[in-house]
Amino acid sequence: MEEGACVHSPMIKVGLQHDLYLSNNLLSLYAKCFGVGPARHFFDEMPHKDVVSWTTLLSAHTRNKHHFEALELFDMMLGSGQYPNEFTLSSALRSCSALGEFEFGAQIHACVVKLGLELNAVLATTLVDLYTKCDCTVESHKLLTFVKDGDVVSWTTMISSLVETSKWSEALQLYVKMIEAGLYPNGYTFVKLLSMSSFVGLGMGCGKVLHAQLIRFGVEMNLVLKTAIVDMYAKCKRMEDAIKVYNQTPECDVYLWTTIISGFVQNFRVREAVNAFVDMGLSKTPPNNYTYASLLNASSSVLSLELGEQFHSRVIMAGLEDDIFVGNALIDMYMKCSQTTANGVKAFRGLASPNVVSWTSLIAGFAENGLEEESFQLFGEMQAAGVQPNSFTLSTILGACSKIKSLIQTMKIHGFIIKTKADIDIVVGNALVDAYAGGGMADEAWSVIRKMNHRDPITYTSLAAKLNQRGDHEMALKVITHMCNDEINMSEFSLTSFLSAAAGLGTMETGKQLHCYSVKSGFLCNSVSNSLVHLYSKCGSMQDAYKAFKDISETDTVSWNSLISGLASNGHISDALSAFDDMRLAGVKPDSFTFLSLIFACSQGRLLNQGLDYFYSMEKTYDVTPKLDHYVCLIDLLGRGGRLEEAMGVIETMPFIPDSVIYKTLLNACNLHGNVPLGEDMARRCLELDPSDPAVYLLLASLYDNARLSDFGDKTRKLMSERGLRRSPRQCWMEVRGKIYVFSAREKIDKDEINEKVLFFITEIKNRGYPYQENEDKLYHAEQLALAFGVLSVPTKAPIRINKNSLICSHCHSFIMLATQFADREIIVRDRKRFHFFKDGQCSCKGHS
DNA sequence: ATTCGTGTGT
Repeated sequence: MEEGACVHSPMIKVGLQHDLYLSNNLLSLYAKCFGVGPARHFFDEMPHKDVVSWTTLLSAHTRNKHHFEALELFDMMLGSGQYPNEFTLSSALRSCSALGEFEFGAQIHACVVKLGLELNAVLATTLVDLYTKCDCTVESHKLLTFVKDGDVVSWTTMISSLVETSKWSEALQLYVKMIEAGLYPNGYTFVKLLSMSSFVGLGMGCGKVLHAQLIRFGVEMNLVLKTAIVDMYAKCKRMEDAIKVYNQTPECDVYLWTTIISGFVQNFRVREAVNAFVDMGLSKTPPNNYTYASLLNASSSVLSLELGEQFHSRVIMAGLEDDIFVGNALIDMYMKCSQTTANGVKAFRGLASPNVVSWTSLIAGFAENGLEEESFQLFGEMQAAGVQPNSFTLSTILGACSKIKSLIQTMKIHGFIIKTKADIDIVVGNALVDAYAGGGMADEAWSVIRKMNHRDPITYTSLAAKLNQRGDHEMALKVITHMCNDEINMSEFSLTSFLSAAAGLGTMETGKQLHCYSVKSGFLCNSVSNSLVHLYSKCGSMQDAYKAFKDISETDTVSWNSLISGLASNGHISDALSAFDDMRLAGVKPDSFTFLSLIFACSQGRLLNQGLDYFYSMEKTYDVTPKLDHYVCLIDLLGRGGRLEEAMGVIETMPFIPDSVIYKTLLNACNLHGNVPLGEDMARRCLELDPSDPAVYLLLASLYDNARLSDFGDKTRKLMSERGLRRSPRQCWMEVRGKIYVFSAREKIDKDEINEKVLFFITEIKNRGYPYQENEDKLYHAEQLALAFGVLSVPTKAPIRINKNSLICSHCHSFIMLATQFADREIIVRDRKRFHFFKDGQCSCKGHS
């Protein structure tokens, strides 16, 4: 180094400074050995400068990350009349890229074109990098096709660009092409490729193959590469493999420590993350902003405010509280761990210039704390502050829309998404589908799905789940067909949703097919098994439900709840109650659903005292606070047991505002026990809350009828029709070969009349020459049925199976049910609200309103 | 004589 300085002075003395070649060499030497300052000094003293002189100084600035000065030099150079060459341009572009100076970069790009340097591999590489970093993917990918003979660096940059823009399969294709072109990928190539291997659709396989390939290619291991491999295994939930790689060499820096810590956090091993942090301190590696961000994230993942606050104090001690990454993690932590939004807001206000992540965390915090309207308002404030939402922000806001079913907000955001082309992101598309489906606009959800570039299991699963929530199980099952046509495989989550749809409809056939699929595809996890218990219960087959239950390796609260409620709703009251004892013995904690089933079971089974015991023990013994639903069950229990006044007392003293359901429940009980005054009172209260509920009028009329007050009964019915109210059409449906057939009765029909019609139907069938034999199932057309009964509206022309087991509910004789599937057992038919148990031609459903 | 690409966080 000293040598350079020695050569300098004699050279000026002998007047050789005009020798440009030597001066440029010296300038380069100065820049490399003494830094940009002295080089700049030397440069200023040069009487003659050429493109190499300018470029040497400029590239030195770029190399030393003095990007702003580098661009200033570029300006000065052009001002002095000196044309840049490819070397100058690449350095200037690199500075633009580092500064995010998109405009300036585009101008230099124009320069590149003007000078005819478009096909230069190095320049094209730098431009790809620039455009990718400036989010200008279209330009970047146009350039990808330009270069013919690039080196490893240009190929790697192109691959990086594709990875950065989430074009994973294209990145992998380019990697294969690169090898085919005879170039060997190096550490840089693998670092970038590894960073994408944890993403959806590629899975664990990809990362492991890349790890194998880099060993096979003999790529030299370094700390950066090691970090990338550790990160890959951690993100693929293979923490043990990550640790194995981590232990292969003793080298470790703050990056690797942070990767290890965040790896533990991502794998929900918070204790080990904290231990790693302690080890890091022992190894004298000071944590940086990223490390603290990971640790704060660890705190929020276990919802520990205490841990979060401890790290917050460390952050303050390290002087990192102004850092944007730490600040964002603080917002997230306080929003998730504290009861109010106040601390999160405080953390947000502490940031000098909040970025899109800060705003998104703030908005998500409000939405998660039930303050959706405020989150919409913040979304507006964010844009007013000049921060553009990203896909995280949009999916967060759409999540809030879905939660409170705000269609207006959804449509607003949809407009924004179309305008900004944010719908390219599948996460945004999925959130939009979810919001529309949640708000009841299934058609709009389908339209979004059709317009999406790609769909994944989540797209269809969330749609099916939302359709289920709204009770449209038929449409939910139709999603399966679309999903198959789209060649999207079901996940365990999809299966859970579809099984729940099948359960909702009580379709045994579809349910069984889904059951087969889940076994074959190895998705028989807890949530799927629990759904199976629910499904078979809903289909009335407790044998199958119990079989599914026994197959569950680790029964949880949901499993037991499904079993208990299945037994209870299928009339196996004592089995339901003893299942609860088994649940306690198995050490599984009951929750509010468990008690709902238990009290319901007692109410059905006329086990008044036992039901009361369950109700009063739930809070005392099991620490489960009764909700309004539990009180409704309690009123039903007391009411059916004839303790009407006591039930009324409970309604008046319970800690909830009574709703019309609870009054209706008591009204029904009054009807059973013939208590006219209390029933009238209940009906009055119901109508105050909802004057347009036909069920209330019908219950009241029935109460009058039974009390031999038919005049009042008729008056009530007349009042109902005067108010334009109609009995909601009775519907029932049956399943034939996996298809659902809905029947609805148009009007009230006499029981004897119906029995007559069944006989007539069978006679008709015989008379018309259709084959009919006793005890034999035959297929008939639905319209033949409609013809025979006259009162049925049958929405399908598909064949329906009928035999003499076709039954009519003796209690709710306003509709007809055809149950053939259970002909060999006790017969159970489902309608929209409840089950009807037929035994010897008698229906056991009581008090049908 | 002067140019290009890598890892930790929502």
